[in-house]
Amino acid sequence: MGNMTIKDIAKKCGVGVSTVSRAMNNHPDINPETKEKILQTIAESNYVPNNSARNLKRTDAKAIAVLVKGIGNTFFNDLVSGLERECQRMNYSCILQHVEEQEDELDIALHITKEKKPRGLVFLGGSFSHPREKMEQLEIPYVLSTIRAADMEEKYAAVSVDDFKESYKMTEYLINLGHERIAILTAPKEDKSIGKLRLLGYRKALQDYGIPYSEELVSYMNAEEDRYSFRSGYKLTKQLLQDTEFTALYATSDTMAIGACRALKEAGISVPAQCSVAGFDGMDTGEFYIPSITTIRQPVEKIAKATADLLFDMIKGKEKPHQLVFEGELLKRESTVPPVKRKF
Amino acid sequence: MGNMTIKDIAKKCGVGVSTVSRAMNNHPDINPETKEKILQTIAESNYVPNNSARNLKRTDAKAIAVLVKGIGNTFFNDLVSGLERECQRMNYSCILQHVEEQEDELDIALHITKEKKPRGLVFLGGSFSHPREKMEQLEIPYVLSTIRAADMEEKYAAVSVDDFKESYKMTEYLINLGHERIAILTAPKEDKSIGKLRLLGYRKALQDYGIPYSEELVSYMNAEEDRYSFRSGYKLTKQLLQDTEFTALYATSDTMAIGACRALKEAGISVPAQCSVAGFDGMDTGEFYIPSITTIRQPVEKIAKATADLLFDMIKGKEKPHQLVFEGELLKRESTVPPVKRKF
DNA sequence: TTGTATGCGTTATCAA
DNA sequence: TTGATAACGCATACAA
Repeated sequence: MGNMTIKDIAKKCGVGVSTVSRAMNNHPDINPETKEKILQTIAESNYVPNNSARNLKRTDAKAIAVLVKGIGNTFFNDLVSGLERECQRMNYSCILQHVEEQEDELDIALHITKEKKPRGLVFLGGSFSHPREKMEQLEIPYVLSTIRAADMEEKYAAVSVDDFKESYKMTEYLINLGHERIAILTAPKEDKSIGKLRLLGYRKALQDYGIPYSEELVSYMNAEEDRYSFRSGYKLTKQLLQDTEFTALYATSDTMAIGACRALKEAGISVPAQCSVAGFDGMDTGEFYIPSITTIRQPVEKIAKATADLLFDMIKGKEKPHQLVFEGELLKRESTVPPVKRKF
Repeated sequence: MGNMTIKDIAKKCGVGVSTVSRAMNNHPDINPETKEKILQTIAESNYVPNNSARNLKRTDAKAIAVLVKGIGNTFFNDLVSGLERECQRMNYSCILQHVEEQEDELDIALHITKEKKPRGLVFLGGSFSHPREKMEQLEIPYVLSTIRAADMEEKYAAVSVDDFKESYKMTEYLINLGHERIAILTAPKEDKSIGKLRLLGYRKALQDYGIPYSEELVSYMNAEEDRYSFRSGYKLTKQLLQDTEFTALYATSDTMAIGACRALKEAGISVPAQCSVAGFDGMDTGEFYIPSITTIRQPVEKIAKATADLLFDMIKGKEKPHQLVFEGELLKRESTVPPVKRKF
């Protein structure tokens, strides 16, 4: 039987449709026996309630939407998987929507909110610098995951590591290894999000250790291109090598670090012997790479779970928006060693 | 204004709701001027039609569902992105659903079909060996993407490379380099899908070139684990190294190839000097890896687009299910060289 | 070319 | 504890 409806079930059980609805939705005011019988019948009939009808009636959909900006960074894939799993656990649908680099994630969010009526939103990636008034048009709960704007409104819900601190940690580690000329691959100049924070962490560490900050060691991604990708890491390093010298290179993502390694290799520079390379994120690929990539591991599973939990709690009204910060872990691996002293 | 409906627009324009509906849905029987005016008003009011109501009325949702089995293989991510993009182009929603290794993708498909009423389905990954009768319960069009069962029903729609042929190509290439002891990392023994086909291609090539097939060179993935992942490549190679010797290793995915490289490295075997390594898929990560990984490039974008096109055509009734085969490309890269003659 | 009225499958309100 | 019935927002058959 192709298209059973709630009516068919009702008829089959000799009850009214509202009783069937109650049975399905765990309403309290129903006779346990009736309920049992109805659920039984439903199971046997392999009837599945029509989602659209439910959502129409409910005026919202039992779903959350996840907006992902930037696909070159495979880091998000793990997060998305985690979020999707949490949704399944909560019996929510997960609407996935990619946002192109040049698109405005907030516009898309606004649109999807009206169209699909999800109960909540997760923003992944992108630099999040929207005017407050525009953000307020978003009338449903949302969580920024692994995003944190430099000047972020405190009232936004967000889950992430402390990018400034973690980046400081990494830079400090490189400095303590003895590096002084540390190049960095970072987000476009305009970035106000994690890219900026990581750059600031880098600068602060240099400053604290009395190492002059030099613009020529900073390579900014191209705003139009896919950010944090293998290719951008490769290209930025190529450019860098033409202009300057350094004993360590800090790429602000693992994928970029691997791209960087190839550029170094093509320039005849061996990693880590002649140049140390560090990444950020802690992805599998960096663990298996040779040399394995020193990195800051973000606790992806925890972040995914916390993001989902926070969002669901906000949807239930059990929580107000607030910010959760997880500790990153500095993974010292093969790609970083003390510098060979060279003269410049 | 938070919740505009079609009525509000109708009122605003001084027309009936059906006229508004016609304007939105490109119906022919409408005065171009009226239509223009209505669309104008809609744009100004930032009204977005309620999807659930539409879908309810239509009895199906303007959506396709994509079922992805196996998340360790990042190859699928690119495919999913491509599919999602095509959906956006066609103004379809894309429902993404991950399927765990031990779950039955067909059961999930059957369920989602009833619940969300998508107009079509895409299956990614998984070995597809379901009884014909059960498949026939699926009453909407579906396409198997980058899957092909060894004994697949001809009437299934499928888009992929010819895994047998491509695998043959790769093995032949390794043989022509001079390798005779070629280990292979392959799907679990029970697999009846691309894993089996790739293994068969390998066997056939060996046979054609008079090289004896040896079970000890075949390392089967664990059925419970995440397939085609870095980790499985790593583990399988570790095991292999304990049991036997070989001059080339053919991993049936790029991710596994990279995992294998690490296991070889830990065993003190350098790639490619002492052991060649080849992959399959043609992912970015293999291009940037050092040494870059020889592989069979699957034309992901083309496959994604063809999958979507075929599915949409089937939905429109313009096409019957059929199978599309794309040519893979053997990318000869740094990870494979002629063998150093050793004695065994 | 247009408007009115009906129904899609649910959930929620109300009266029984 | 139940059942009839009215929405939910839209698309469409039918009448105008």
